[in-house]
Amino acid sequence: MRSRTTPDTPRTGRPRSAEADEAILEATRAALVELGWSKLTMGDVATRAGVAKTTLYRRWANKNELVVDAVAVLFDQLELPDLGSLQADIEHVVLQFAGLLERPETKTALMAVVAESTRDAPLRERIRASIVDRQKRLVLDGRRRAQERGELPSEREPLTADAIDDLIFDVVAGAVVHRALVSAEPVDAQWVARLSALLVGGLGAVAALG
Amino acid sequence: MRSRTTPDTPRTGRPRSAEADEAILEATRAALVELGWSKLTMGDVATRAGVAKTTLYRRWANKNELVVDAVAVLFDQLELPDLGSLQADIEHVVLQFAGLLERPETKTALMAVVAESTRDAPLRERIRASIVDRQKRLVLDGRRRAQERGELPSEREPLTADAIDDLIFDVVAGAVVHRALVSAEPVDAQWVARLSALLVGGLGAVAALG
Amino acid sequence: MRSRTTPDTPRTGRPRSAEADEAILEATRAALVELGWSKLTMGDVATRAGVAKTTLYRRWANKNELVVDAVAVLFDQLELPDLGSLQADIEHVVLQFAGLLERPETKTALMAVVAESTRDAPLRERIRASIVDRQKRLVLDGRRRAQERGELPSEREPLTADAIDDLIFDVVAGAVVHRALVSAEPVDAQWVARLSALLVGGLGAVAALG
Amino acid sequence: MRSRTTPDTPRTGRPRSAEADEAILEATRAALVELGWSKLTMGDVATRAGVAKTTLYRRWANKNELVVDAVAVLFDQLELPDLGSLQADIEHVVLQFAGLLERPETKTALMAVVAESTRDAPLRERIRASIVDRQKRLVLDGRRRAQERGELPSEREPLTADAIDDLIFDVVAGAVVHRALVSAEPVDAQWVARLSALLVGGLGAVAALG
DNA sequence: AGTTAAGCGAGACGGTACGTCAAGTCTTCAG
DNA sequence: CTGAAGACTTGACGTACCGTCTCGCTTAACT
Repeated sequence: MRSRTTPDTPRTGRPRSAEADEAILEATRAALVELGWSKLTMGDVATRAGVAKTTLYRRWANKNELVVDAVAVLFDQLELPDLGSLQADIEHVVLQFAGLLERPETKTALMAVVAESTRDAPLRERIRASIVDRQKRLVLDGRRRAQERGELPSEREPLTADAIDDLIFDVVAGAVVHRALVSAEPVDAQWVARLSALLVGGLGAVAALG
Repeated sequence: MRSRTTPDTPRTGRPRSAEADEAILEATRAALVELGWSKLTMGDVATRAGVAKTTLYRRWANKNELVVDAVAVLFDQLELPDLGSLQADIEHVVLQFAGLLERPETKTALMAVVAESTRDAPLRERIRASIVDRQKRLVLDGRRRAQERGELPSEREPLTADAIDDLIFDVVAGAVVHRALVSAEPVDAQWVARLSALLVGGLGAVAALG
Repeated sequence: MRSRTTPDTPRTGRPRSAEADEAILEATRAALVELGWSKLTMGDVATRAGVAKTTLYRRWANKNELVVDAVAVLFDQLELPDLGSLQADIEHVVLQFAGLLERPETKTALMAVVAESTRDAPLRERIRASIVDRQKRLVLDGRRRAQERGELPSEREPLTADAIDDLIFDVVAGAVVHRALVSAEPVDAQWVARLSALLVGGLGAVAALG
Repeated sequence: MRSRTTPDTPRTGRPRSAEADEAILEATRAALVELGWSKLTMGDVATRAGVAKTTLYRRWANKNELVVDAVAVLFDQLELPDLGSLQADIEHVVLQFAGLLERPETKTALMAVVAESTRDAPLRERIRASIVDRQKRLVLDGRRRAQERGELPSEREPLTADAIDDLIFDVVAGAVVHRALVSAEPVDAQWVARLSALLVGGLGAVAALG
């Protein structure tokens, strides 16, 4: 996750302030909480961070890239402790993810930058690198553990395994986001239990397809 | 789906032009295709529709409400023909939905208005009424047919049935959106087959929870 | 003196506010007094005039054109009452002109726009039309009266007469401006008397050149 | 003409580069020619001179002081060769001065810095010291020679003589500048002949005032 | 048939934010 | 301490849209 343009030869001249970087990202998150994505302005973020607007633009090309970086770090807090069963592991991570999506800074920002990314390839790539791909580890870890426990068969072909991992990732992330943001209904224990049951119950059928 | 502010007393004076309405929505879709949501401007839509800006604002309060109405009608084209099995029905509707999300006007608009709706309750309500709730019919019809065919047990409690319908809706819609817009991977036949297998295979486990 | 772009067909649409025009010019003069030309900003003028910046730019292309219009009207106040002799007439108008140049709004603005006009042909033309050419009337009137009084011979050729009028204009205006702004010395009665004497005394020699 | 801040104790450390000084002034003149005063930037001058911005600011407080120094040296090129008569001497120097004002670097710079000086006393003083007062020598020399030739009486009081010198200076410089920059008409031989005739013819009348 | 109230196109209006640019200062490293 | 490099704060720039308003004109429904 390279958050800014890294100069190739930053030999001479006054170096960029490292404090400014963190102050800006923190100010961005604060502005997202108070104003939401669409009312967040670069000038306001600069003021909050105690920094000039030009300093923002020296580091990030536009609002969306800044917001992605500001929010990305939050997603790295997701963890997958070993709770003893696949179903429990899934429920835990889904609840964690739902908690993250309830935070106003993620709720307002995530969909907005994804929407923008449909027309902005560099942004799409940045989202993928900074957020999406980094969280696939959760699926990989969960599957590996389930195989070690014997809950899932382990002799599958690597290509198929990857495809199923991707499917699970899209289903879990998509379902939670849709529930939370589109349907605007709570992601409570009962809903999580049903989703987990669906996944655990259906995985066998998927694997059987080959 | 009330597409505009309906005046309470439309008694006297010149009536609103019905042609203008459709021209505006069509112009909005065209602008979405060419410019995307974030670069679409009200002035541009008005010009494309051959209409004054005033005329737009007399009918829609702002850009988001207009975009929701312009896009909503596209979602009504989704159908669920009886293909003989639950798995086939699901695969069919998922492919149709994916096709819809690949259209540039929906791709750019859907996530954007949902993002805005996280901070705008009336907009959230309009999205729900114009788009989301209207498509739940697909899940209801599919489930009813599967029960008629005997693929699913029919004696479930109504409340649980509703909850499972909602779950399926969020999983299907969420997964497809996430695959198409976030992961930015193609929703092809193989992926659809795996998703359908997961659902059909998992439904039993979910129903067993009661 | 066309103070703004006059649309050829201002048939439709909301008409421009006439009050805004005068408020802006008045605000410009006030800003010149307080801040001088180089620290005058378009935003500040707009604020003082209680008008949006866009309204300024809709009427004037840039700061210099605005300043020329704001100042031009002041030069129209110069008059040439008949005081009975050429020398007295000259002294009177020179003192009036010096008084005008002592006003802070003219002092700071006149040289600045002339400086800019060396690189901006449209501005040069506007200055000529709005300020310079309009004041040549003073020279014409003064000469005509002197001829009527018999102080100057009247049978000169028109072309030569024009050339001498121009010379007198440049000498009087140039000398006063140079004294006031470059030498920064007072234009007092004694200096004016000497300048007038120089002119009246020298005019015969110039006319003799043919 | 002290062109820069002279450090009182230039004892220790690396000495300032003398070459840099001339490179900067030359770069300033080049920038004036290409861009004019208002578009000349300190950063651009520094780049042209192959020097850091810091180096500029260590020597000149701001853009205007730099420009005055860059241009002042050009005015020192004016000379007053003895051509045998007052009229000829005046015509010669006026043509020289007009030639100087036609150069793009002086044309754009002179009026601009004078305009700025109306609100900036130190700048006014610098202009006076570097440019204005230095050229009064031309008037003094011309007058002295005319007296030696017997074209002008020599027994005048010193104070009156000074005042007349100043008047002539303002009239000549002012008239030429006004003709060249405000009226934007050529300073050709005929115009110069008329101006000279006016002066020579009028001087007697002025001297008669006492 | 005439009145009348709303619709309509046009475009000016007060705002807010944009992204850029230059001024002049500060910080680092190299000599 | 000088000097090059370049990051920094500040503040204005001129533009683009927003959503509102004010015109003069048009149009159908109700007298």
